[in-house]
Amino acid sequence: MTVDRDSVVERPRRPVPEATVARLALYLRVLTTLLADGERVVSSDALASAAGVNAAKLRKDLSHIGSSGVRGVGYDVARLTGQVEQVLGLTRAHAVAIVGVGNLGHALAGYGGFAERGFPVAALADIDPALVGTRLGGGAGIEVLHVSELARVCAELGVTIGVVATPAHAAQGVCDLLVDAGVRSILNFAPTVLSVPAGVEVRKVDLAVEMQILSFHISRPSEVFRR
Amino acid sequence: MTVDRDSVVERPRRPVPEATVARLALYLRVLTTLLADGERVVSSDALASAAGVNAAKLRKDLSHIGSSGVRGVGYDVARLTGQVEQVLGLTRAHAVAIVGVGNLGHALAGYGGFAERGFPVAALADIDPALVGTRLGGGAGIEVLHVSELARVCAELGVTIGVVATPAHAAQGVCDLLVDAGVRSILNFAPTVLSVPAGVEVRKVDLAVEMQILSFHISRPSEVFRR
DNA sequence: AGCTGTGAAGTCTTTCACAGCC
DNA sequence: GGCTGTGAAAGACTTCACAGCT
Repeated sequence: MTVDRDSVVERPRRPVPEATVARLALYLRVLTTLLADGERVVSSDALASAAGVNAAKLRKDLSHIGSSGVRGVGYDVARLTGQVEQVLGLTRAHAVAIVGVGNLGHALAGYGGFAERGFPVAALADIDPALVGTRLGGGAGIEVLHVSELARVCAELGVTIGVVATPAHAAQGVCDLLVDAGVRSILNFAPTVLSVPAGVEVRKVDLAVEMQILSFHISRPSEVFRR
Repeated sequence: MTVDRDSVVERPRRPVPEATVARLALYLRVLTTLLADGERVVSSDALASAAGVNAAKLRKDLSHIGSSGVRGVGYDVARLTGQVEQVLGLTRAHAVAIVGVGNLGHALAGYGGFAERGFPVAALADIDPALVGTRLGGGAGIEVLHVSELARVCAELGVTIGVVATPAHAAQGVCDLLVDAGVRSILNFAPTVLSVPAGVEVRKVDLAVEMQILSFHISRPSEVFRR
């Protein structure tokens, strides 16, 4: 978690476009690798191609966060990393609660990638009595709580992100619990639309939808000739 | 898998916009529920709000696939379902191969939602000798093959969609294998950019990226007042 | 010479608003 | 009266192309 110590706190004057935010996360991934490899500067061209986007777009994206590359040289990797982290709000950790410890929830709990990137899994919950009380997750192992304890636990542990990994029919109920518990960001894996009050952000990941989009492209033979 | 038998084969004259395709999958989910509930017609308003989008957008989307609702009434649920399935290429099943049977791959293999929606998991593969030969997946159980068998198996079983659920460092190699095996659609869960030849479609699901986007919104207090 | 930052142009997407049909 | 289908307007995003700094 690199923080640029002497940056003049860059609060984004103009709002950062949604599409840009999504790509910043991508750039960050590449930047982290570069940093680990000891690279000190990187050009928009190099960074863009590593992230799989076009260079003009990358520069425009960075301009939205008040970037400061050096003409004729490129971007300071460490500095840019810090800036992106700053904008994405990654200078602090965000405790995560995963609700639904079935197939998917189980896998997510065991996925090291979260903690590693600043999203420690602080709580697990399910409604199945057979699961409540068991311990999951590599290493320490976190106890699975009953969903009725969500409100208390989220407050206690300062959970800011809730992950809904329940079957569709249970998702809205769980979502409501999380919202009541003060969680204002939700990642939804259940194949259903969640309704939430204003001010709560929901992102969804629907595997079947992704598959169907792929399916569409399979049945478009002309695809090869477009783009 | 409902197919509208007497539809005048609706090949999309004008190309269907990418953004529309993604939402069609969403509408389909709702339509399936409506159908199961025995609803016969649905208005754009009702369908749109169930899918969490605005009604004008829904109508525009449907217009791209040559929709045919009835003014003053709405859409015939069965007919529309058939049309959407047709456009998404869901009138046939798409065999899926999952490569990487770690945490996530394991969960995906066990996730019933795929087969249920026309994407039977036909093959599982991994490079770890400890996993190769084991059987996974509810019911029948599919044997985990060694990745070296991918090409043969994909051809034999007619796999059209490959799922990459390996660690980042192995992803490109696996992707290349899949492409060589003739797979032209790939769903990538590894946090890395895959490069593929033209004509191959890649969709990515990056959980850390989703989290970071949520993180961004958490640190935007003004968020409540926008939109 | 090399590479960034950015107006301006172009493209894609959403939203509006209403004519047209039931 | 109710609801679809769609031009036209507005908005968001991408790409171009080049001035300007090092």
